[in-house]
Amino acid sequence: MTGALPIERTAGAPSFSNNKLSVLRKHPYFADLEPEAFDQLCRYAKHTTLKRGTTIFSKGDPGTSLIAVISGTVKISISSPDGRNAILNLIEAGEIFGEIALLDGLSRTADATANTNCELFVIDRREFIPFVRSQPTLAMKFIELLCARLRWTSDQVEQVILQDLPGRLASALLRLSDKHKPQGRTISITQQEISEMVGMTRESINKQLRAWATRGWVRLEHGAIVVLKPESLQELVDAGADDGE
Amino acid sequence: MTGALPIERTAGAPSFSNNKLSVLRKHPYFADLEPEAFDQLCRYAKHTTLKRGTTIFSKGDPGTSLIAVISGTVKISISSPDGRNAILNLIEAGEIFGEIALLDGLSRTADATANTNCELFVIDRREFIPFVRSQPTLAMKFIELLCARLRWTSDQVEQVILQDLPGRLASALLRLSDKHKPQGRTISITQQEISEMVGMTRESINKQLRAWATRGWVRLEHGAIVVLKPESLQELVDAGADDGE
DNA sequence: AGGACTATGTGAATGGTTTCACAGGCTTTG
DNA sequence: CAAAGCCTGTGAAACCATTCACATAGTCCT
Repeated sequence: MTGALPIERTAGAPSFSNNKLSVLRKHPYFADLEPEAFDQLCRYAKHTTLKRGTTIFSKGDPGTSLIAVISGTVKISISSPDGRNAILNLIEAGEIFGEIALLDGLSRTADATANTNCELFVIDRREFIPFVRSQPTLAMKFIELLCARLRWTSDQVEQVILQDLPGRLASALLRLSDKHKPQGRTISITQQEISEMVGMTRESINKQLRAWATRGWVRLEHGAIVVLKPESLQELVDAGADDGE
Repeated sequence: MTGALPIERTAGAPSFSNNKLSVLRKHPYFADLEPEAFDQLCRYAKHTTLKRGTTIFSKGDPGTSLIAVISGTVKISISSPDGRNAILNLIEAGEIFGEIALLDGLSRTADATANTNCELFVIDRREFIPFVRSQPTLAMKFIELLCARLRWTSDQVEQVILQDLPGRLASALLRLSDKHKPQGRTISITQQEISEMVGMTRESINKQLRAWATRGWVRLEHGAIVVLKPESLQELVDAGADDGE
């Protein structure tokens, strides 16, 4: 894996005042950025489209770009030599990723793959860093972004180390349903994916979910989970061990 | 816990051109900061001394300060309702911590306690944020700091989710001995502390360490561990499950 | 030097998760 | 509209780490 992003379609920089960018513009990270700064940022962007399953970059690659998701979702994951793998985050439309390697110039910390077909904007490091330096507002935005990531990741460590299966699963569901608030309580994710996010097997996850389903805490659909009683799950997380029986 | 830092001794701002600051000055984060900026930064600092075990702040507290360690070490940890607790990081002399809550203005993500007697500098948020905004170089430094933290934390997630006990322990030892390079391969840490860093029980850790000790990979001392064959430990991490037998 | 405290060492029983081995149910695709 | 492929569901056996219950060994304090 050499890490070059497989670009299928690339459009020259200048004019992207089209509606594609509105997805980005609306997102908290860019919403209160001055219009000129935002336009300038877009000038560095290259547009590309990928099919589900495509590798965007791999752990260890030199990281020279920041990537924004216009549509679809991107999976950030890592894998061990013996085949197990773990999902660190799912990036949705309007969010950006790859900022760590972009900002510190070191290698990628994880793999990124297209989890669905998706459209991306790719921003190159060389042009970007001086730009950030010159825009204190943007720098502060990135500081906020990094803080948010750090909070997310610390949370993950906390859950994985301190909680047992039910606790981990519950807090994962809560974090995910928080992120998807607009879509109600339906989380579009497979049990396989959730299991890789919390670091347990699909079978164990399935059994726990099923137990909660019979209690009416969640409803299981094909490729999705609906959280019906977030309060109950929250209690379980707060209470520590014990599956809520 | 209300989160006010228990200040035993406070010195007015102006003149701290004494040798205490040289510890900070030498550290990578501040080494190539312009002298004027560094001096100005020190003007916001309050000096305090704490005894081992003192709580510096608790998870959930409003975070209004950045703290630099002049001497001693500080433990960053979290704990679950049922008493288990996990160590996220150990901050040594010359390093800073508490930057997340300082920079994003939200609450503390973890507890901080003095792991030994220690001397600290405390920098208040209100005065600090405008200062960062005005100093692009400093802002970039913080971006680098946050990136480094994120790499450390992601690494932790990776190890905890993907590796079994031997693997986790091995990579924890390697990370720690990296940090302590100057002191040779001796890591000053108790088995209790290590167990809380990798999220397993002290007993399990002890048994694994003992097994490695008889194989000559490590030497166990009172309150310390000497890594004798880092290569063997590294192999074990790379190879995935299997305790190296 | 003695007592208190913290750190280390170890075995047996328990228990939560994984592993393995299938069976159905949806969905997508040629 | 099959067939293939991914998702879900489920039980039994095996395993690894925890728990519990002590015993020993350093260190600090007075």
